[in-house]
Amino acid sequence: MTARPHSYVDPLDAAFPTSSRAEPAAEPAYLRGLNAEQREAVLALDGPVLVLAGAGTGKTRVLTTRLAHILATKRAWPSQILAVTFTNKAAREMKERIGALIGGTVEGMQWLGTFHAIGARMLRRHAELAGLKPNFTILDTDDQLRLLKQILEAENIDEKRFPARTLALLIDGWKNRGQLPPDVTDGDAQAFAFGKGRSLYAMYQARLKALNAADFGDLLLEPIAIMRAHREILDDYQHRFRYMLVDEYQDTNVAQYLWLRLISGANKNLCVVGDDDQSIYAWRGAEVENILRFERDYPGAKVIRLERNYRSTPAILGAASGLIAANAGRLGKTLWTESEEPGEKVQVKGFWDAEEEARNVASEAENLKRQGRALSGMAVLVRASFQIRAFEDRFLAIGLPFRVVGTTPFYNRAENRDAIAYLRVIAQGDDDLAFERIINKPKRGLGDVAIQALHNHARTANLPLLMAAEELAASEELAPKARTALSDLVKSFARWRQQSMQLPHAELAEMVLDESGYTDMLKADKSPDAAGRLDNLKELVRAMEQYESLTAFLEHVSLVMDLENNETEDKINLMTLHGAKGLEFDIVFLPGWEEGLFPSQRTLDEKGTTGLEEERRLAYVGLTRAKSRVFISFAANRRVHGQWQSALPSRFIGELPEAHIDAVADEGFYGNYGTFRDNQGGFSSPYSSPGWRRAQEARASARERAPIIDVAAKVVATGDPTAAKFATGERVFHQKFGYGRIVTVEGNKLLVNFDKAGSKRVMDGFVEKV
DNA sequence: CTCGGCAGAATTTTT
DNA sequence: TTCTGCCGAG
Repeated sequence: MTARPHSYVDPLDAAFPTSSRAEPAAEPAYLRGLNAEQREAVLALDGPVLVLAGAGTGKTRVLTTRLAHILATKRAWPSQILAVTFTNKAAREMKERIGALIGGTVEGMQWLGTFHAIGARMLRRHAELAGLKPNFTILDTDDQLRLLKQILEAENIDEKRFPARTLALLIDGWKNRGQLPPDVTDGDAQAFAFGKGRSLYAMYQARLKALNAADFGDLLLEPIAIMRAHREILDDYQHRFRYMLVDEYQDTNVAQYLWLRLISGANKNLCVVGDDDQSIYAWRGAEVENILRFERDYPGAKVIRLERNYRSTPAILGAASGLIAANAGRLGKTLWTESEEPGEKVQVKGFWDAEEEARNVASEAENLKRQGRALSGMAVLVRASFQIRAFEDRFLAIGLPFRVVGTTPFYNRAENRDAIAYLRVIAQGDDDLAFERIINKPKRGLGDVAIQALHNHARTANLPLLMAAEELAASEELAPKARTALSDLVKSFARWRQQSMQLPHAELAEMVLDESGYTDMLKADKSPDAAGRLDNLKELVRAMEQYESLTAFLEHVSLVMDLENNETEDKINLMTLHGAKGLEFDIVFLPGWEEGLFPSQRTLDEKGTTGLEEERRLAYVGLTRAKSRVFISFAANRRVHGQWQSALPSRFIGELPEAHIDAVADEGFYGNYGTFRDNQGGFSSPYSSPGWRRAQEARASARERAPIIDVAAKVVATGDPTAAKFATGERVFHQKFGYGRIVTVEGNKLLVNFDKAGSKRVMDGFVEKV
């Protein structure tokens, strides 16, 4: 490597090396410091490339450098590069880092973004071909649900028996698999409301078009359909993109796969990057298969493995590798590090309950902070979001600054969603769902009766609600009070729409909130959180200023669902394991490693071994987030739905290699940790300390006095693969739901149509044959 | 039409 | 335990 002093390197020269430079063979600065594999991954521009990048192996660096290299060597213009990520965070980071590499910001990378953002962009360009207008609304889950409820109601389907939620999940699944209504199999359609699944799906799609709206799935599905139906559009995209790059390839679902296959058809300069060991989204349709079969799909693909880890200590790496080794069917990578120092062992500690666990994490964090570690370099990573609360409470109590990442997204707060609904109606008058949301918010005397009349009129006249409202307000149909209220509202919207042409959108928003009475409503609200809501709205208006137009803002809202808060304050991070993927921290706390919680009982029940392996990968992701220290903990007792439950330490603890962990007994804790380890045939030596033995004895005698539900036994029972005791069509009895007939059997999970209670998902353990 | 009380259900993970 | 949707009274 050239040892050119830093002072010589002008970033621009480095990015665009010129022949006049003294060293013709000199490499651009951005290649420096890359190892051989990383360099290969950056330089292999032609043809398909699969980069298997283990955790902490400098994946992002390789990705960004590769893009910078393409740009710097002028192989393609920014607009000719397709770069897809899964999260907005990743997209943002990529943009920033490319800019940093080649100096200055990169303009014109319009096709760098999430699958959904790019899909939305494509769909807006060809909206008419999908029966939409270019200004279509992107619906979120909430809107989706309300729409489905309306459809179910119109179809006279009992929402109690067949919840809209279930249908939403089904439709989501179909969309993830790239299926439009005609593609849905009879079997799948059967799963909802006596085989009406398919036609309900079709109605839903029709309603979306009528509302000029698309849901998340459509952002991919519609472009696929368009490209398939219009050769010239497909050609255009295939030729447009000289280079294609996909991050987190292991997380792609069938629809995304099809989309990519179409676009990459002619030009095979496709580079995908991923790690099968970090595939944690199978539950929402991701197919690890996609990465496993890449070489088959793209013959002659170059496979590059990044295995040298730059992040974690050998101890952490050892623990993580040992754990993930329990998974079968991996592409197989061995992470290694050059670090000489083994680093501190991974600490494993048991507690009496979740509160004690939280207290301990908090005081440990405080200690480390006192030792000079930054709080912002620490993270508490949990399996399920409900676990976060205990930590929040504790951190608040002792005044430890923290930040909750990823939960209750800013735009999801009711007041913000209301404000956005007003803006949506202004931007897109056909947006009935938004209009309905705020028609009587604040209260303006438009109740069920008025809304029903409005719906009727809209249906018979075949008009969007807002236009129907205008007509209805002009007629004699409504009671005078409601009539004036409706007429006022319609006039307000007309006025606001006028204003939206001239006024900056942030000002418009302020005006709308004031004139609609929304702010007054909150001001009059005496509940303690009303003030906070007003603050949120202020924040919202402030956030809007960053966007060019109202439309740009709304697009951002629907795709991102959160504010970009580049907070720099020193706070400990609190988030789910899923949310932590792709991040790194100095110190990581992994609480709640208990059977039933992690691995999650539900995943185990639904997906069996496959699910267990995904949970294990999640644990692997958690461990590999840490640079220097990991603290794993479990609680013997935890309150779930207000009910106390006891649990055993997670089997994952037993799978951690002994050499890399340090098990700490805690006074007063009497879990049967050691017993569990012995059952697994694991070691027990670290637990033969007097503390542990005492703990176990206490546990044993406690059990004699008052037997505690043995979770391990339950796990064994439900984990039995031969447990397919039920068949479709059989009559069963359930303690709570009564008699019913089995609709589908998935592992030990049954979908049963109960005579009285309707269709429910139940575990086979809770029903008996009649 | 609105508000209050009550019963019943709910809990992974997210673009 | 907490939230949601439904029902009846004012």
